[in-house]
Amino acid sequence: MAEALELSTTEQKILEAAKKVFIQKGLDGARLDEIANEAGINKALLHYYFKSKEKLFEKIFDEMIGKLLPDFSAIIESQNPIEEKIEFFVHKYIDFVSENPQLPLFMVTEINRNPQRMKDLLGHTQNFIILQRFAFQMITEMQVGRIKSFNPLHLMLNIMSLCIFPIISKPVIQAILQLNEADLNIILQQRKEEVSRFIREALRP
Amino acid sequence: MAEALELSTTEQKILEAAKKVFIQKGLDGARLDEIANEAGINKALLHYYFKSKEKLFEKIFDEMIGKLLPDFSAIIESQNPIEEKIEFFVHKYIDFVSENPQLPLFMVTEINRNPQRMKDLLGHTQNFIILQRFAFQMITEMQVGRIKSFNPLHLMLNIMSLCIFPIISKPVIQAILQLNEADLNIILQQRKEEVSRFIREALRP
DNA sequence: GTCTATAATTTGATAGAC
DNA sequence: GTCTATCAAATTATAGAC
Repeated sequence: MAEALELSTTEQKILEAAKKVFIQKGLDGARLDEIANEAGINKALLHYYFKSKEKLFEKIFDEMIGKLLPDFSAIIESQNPIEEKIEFFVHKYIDFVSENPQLPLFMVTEINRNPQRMKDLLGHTQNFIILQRFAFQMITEMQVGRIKSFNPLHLMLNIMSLCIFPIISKPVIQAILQLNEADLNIILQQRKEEVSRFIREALRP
Repeated sequence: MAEALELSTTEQKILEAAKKVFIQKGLDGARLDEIANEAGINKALLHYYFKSKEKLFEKIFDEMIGKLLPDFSAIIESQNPIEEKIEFFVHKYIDFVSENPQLPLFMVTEINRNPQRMKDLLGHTQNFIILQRFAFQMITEMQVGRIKSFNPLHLMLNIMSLCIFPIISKPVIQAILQLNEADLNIILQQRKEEVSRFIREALRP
């Protein structure tokens, strides 16, 4: 309980270092030496706290997976019209991925490389139910004609795509457009408004 | 010249095997043993044809980068209205990434891990110019009021995002929605129409 | 708990026969 | 060109002192 507040135990330092290195280099690319240095300790201690590289990775992976899945619950409970809910979500989610730009690509890559790892975690949780409730809200608003009708699943995929993909492909965009990182970040911040408006226009009846 | 037609030279077999393994496991995760087995030869031959793992990887990487960048030239030359051009592009590009579902994630991951690799290839090529011409066409159509005004850069990012991201995150979607691969593929094929319509609705004046 | 030293294993690369 | 055998380097994992 109190553990969560003690931020500089050796275990915490290792976890932070491992998070940094794994997210940046992936499971295969990460080196235990680098993690140990980053944590200011030595390799042997990694094995003392976590049995193996694989075990340490799983710890990080499990911790991260919860953070990436958007928290729809807040917007679902509110009584605002669906366009406002979506706009709120877009702002919140783009802010989140902008602050953790490497996280989506890390998760998608590692899940792709080992899908089983995720199935164990997500199977039969409440995520599916929350998504269904959000979809149901959309359908209701479509039926009363407040927004244009779309397949709710695809609409949700569209929203997530618009928020996440440009962050994932930052280095590609940067190379093609030949921009420095600061300028590119400004453009990606503009997306909060641009994406909101794009979706709003698509949904207008 | 005739080389391109000889499909089962050892060199070709190696390249195909390397392509398969690198795209699936990345530079760090790929093993020369696996590539050699896949090609039906042995490790030593890999070094005979390509000096090192790195060199072999670069060969694959350079070959793939060209394929992923969309060929805008065809649509740019045509005289159709912009909505039709975009719709044509969406269909073509979703078809392409559906047939090569692992390619976008591979490229984005590797570029992220080593941005320099791409800069050398893309710097000062014609990609930038073609993109500018496409943007210019959009602006023209916006000015005459045929489509709603958007920032052309963001509009292009939106289109690419909608086409690519759901393919990239297939395993994630599959886990959350608990679908088998066949059903998910059907959904992803539907996107050709769904995405086209979504963009069309957003752009309607 | 933390370290140094070292073992064990993996894996990219090379030597040399055919 | 292709193979077997082997090396050398990198990297994960462990033993044992403090």
